[in-house]
Amino acid sequence: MTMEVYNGHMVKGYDVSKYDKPSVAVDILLFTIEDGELKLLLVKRNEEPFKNCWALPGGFIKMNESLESAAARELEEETGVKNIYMEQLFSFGEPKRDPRTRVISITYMALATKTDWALKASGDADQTQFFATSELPKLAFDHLKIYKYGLERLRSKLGYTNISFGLLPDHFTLTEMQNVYEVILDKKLDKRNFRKKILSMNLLVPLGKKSYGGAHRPAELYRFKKKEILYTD
Amino acid sequence: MTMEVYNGHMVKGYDVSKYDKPSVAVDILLFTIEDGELKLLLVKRNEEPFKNCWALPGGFIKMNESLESAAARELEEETGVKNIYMEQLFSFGEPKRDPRTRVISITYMALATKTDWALKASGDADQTQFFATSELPKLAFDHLKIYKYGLERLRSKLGYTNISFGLLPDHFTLTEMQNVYEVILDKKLDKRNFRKKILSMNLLVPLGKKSYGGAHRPAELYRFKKKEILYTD
DNA sequence: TGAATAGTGTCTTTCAGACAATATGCC
DNA sequence: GGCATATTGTCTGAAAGACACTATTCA
Repeated sequence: MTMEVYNGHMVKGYDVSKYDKPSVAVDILLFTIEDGELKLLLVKRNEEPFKNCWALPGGFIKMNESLESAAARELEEETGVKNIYMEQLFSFGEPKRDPRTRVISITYMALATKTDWALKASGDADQTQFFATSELPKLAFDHLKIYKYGLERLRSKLGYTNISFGLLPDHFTLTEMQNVYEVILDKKLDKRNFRKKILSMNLLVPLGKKSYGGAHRPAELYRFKKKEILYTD
Repeated sequence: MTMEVYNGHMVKGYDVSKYDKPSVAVDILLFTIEDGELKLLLVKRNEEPFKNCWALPGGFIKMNESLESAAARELEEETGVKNIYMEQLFSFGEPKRDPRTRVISITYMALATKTDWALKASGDADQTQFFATSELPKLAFDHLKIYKYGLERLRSKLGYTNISFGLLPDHFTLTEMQNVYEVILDKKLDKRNFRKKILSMNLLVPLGKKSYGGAHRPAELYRFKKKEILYTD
């Protein structure tokens, strides 16, 4: 049973405070690339339901923050990572998606590089971990569905935006960039066609510096012109 | 001040019922095509704020319905229209987007044809009306932003999906279909190129019947193979 | 000089876009 | 026959995809 005392507002002729409200959470897909694999950040739940199960980082929205701020705050609280690329994905709201109570989840996708990554002190490594997407554990709630949705979005945006800036360091070689594409798309790309396409998009600036680091020809280094999402059309 | 008595659930170590929750609403962009124009359904508000201002149809989510069901229900309640194509657009949640209280709006885009349209008895024509998108009145809240977002989505999906099935009758001519594209994209298309492209997408079935109706050559009638969203890729 | 990775060009096919003449039915 | 709309094909340029050899550095 529900009873509330609240300085309600009249909305459409009735006091909204008289009705139950769902809880609203944000959940975040944080992708990164490490060891030549696409990885997803998960946190281990220490409460029921799904106790000891891995889940997406996230939490409840506060009354005075925007959705995007809530996602950024939750991510920072759980990982120490901030100021990274983030975009809203989709809102999931099946009544029974959370067995406890009605929770609507507004999901975000975030992208981080190793240099963004500052979990170090802030997180407990047993509780917060990257998993290769090829070897994800069972996920709590409908988080597997959210992951699949986000992966599709990421794959598709690779094709017509500069979104990979979120996964690459400031300076990188075209081979490194191609590796990012190959890992996300899970297929090999032709080197000549890849370079032709990327360079024709006109998103990169060559630095005129070379990456030395092996018994082989050094590679030209590039950076993104803009580290904000751009669409090619 | 807020006081609540509630059979709260423990979530992440605290009782969510102890915290204020935002209200969650759905708002719907219902597009249709009439008189060669793209039109949007609006309802006139009869309460503050924005009293007498036009707004998107919508309302608060109930505890036991999914987001999609809530959008369908609200739309049917306000217009009598049901069983039409609908997709989730985006969630808007700036803390001050509603001056009364915190309201997060999960928005949907719906498409209707004249035959879907049954406002007749159910609605008050003074209160619920289609407006040509070229002549929209001032909209309440951030509804103009929502409209712009939805229009962009619709325009872009015309290019790589069969989404126009939502705006066309069961049987139609290629010229009628081209008109739908032209109205939404707000530009003229070349008739030969349009037909070449549409037919190559392989989404239509010719009916072998002709549309007679004027002092001129009759046109072949087509129907969509599937009246569900399909992507070309 | 051998190992390892960087860098580059051509051909073919496909798709988008510009463009105009013939076909059919009704009056 | 005249009017109104339906239907159809070619050319061109751009982009995608297949494909293999040369260049540079270091050990």
